[in-house]
Amino acid sequence: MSKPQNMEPNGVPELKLGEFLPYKLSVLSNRISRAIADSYEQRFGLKLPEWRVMAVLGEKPDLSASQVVERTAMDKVAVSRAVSGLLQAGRINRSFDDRDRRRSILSLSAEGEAIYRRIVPMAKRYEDALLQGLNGEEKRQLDSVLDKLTQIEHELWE
Amino acid sequence: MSKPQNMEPNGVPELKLGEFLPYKLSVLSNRISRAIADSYEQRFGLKLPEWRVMAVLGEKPDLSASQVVERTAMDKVAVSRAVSGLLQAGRINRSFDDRDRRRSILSLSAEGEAIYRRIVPMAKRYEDALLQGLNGEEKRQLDSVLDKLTQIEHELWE
DNA sequence: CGAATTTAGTTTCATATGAAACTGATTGCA
DNA sequence: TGCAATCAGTTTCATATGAAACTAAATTCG
Repeated sequence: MSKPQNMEPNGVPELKLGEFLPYKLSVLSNRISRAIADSYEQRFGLKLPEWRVMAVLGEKPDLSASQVVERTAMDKVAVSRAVSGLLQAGRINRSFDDRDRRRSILSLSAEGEAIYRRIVPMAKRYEDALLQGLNGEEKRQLDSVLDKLTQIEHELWE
Repeated sequence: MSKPQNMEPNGVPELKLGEFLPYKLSVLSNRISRAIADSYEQRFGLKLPEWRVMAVLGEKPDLSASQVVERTAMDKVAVSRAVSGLLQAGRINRSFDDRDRRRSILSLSAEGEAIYRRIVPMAKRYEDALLQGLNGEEKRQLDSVLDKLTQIEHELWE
């Protein structure tokens, strides 16, 4: 049994933006990202791509730039710029692989680590605040459904 | 009972980007938006903000630009630019309110309506493809959970 | 009334973003 | 070998975006 196509009086199938999944997702996600980006920016002078690079290096150090790209789905240009900003600010260290000197090896500096330690709890608090209104079951559903959608989206364009 | 804080060996609370809700949402939403934007752009020379304006006018004609802003959560600059692009291309008509001549009255032109009729089914097919892997119960959950998050996000910053 | 304020929409300007071209290093292979 | 192809990362350039300044119309209120 499939969902009936609602029609407008003029026979055009009806599309309510406010009920259109991609649209709802985009509005919600942009609002959340903007709120987060603003707070990192204000307090630490960190741009969102910079924070993402730090987050992934905090989780797993000694990645190359292209490994960061793989893990974050960020554009490589964005990673390159984030890396140079972070180097500039002394928040990460970079060395190069001896066996392949194109390959960088990135990790948080002591200063970067300190900032990371301050941001992680903020990020978690923000996430908790968002999730506060959902019960455990709903949280699990959200997670599982987002994973499924991500999976499906990926398959659609392969 | 609250979720235990997982710790890394070094005592920093752990943050896995891949399990961080705002991050997952953002990656998923950006992928979906890009895929959709590309297909509208290619086939109809429509940019995403232009399509959003058309979508809202298709749903309810004779809105002013600022009513479009209210309904879409778009920036007013984005709406202004989308409107001028659509006017240029003859896809919408604009008149001005006689009682308040600052206020525009926007609606799809015949040509715009024709494009709208072609896009709506595409949009619905895309949405259906995304949702195909979820059963009815999961779809309902997704919807309800997104609405709750939107509501909560809104309250966080009021 | 009429000056000050508010509102709708546009333009300007500074920043963000990503595709494509580029640089230098590495690898594949005739 | 050595030259073509590939790869990591950077730079360039063209476009996207949004905050703030701006224009013109409408409203407020002394």
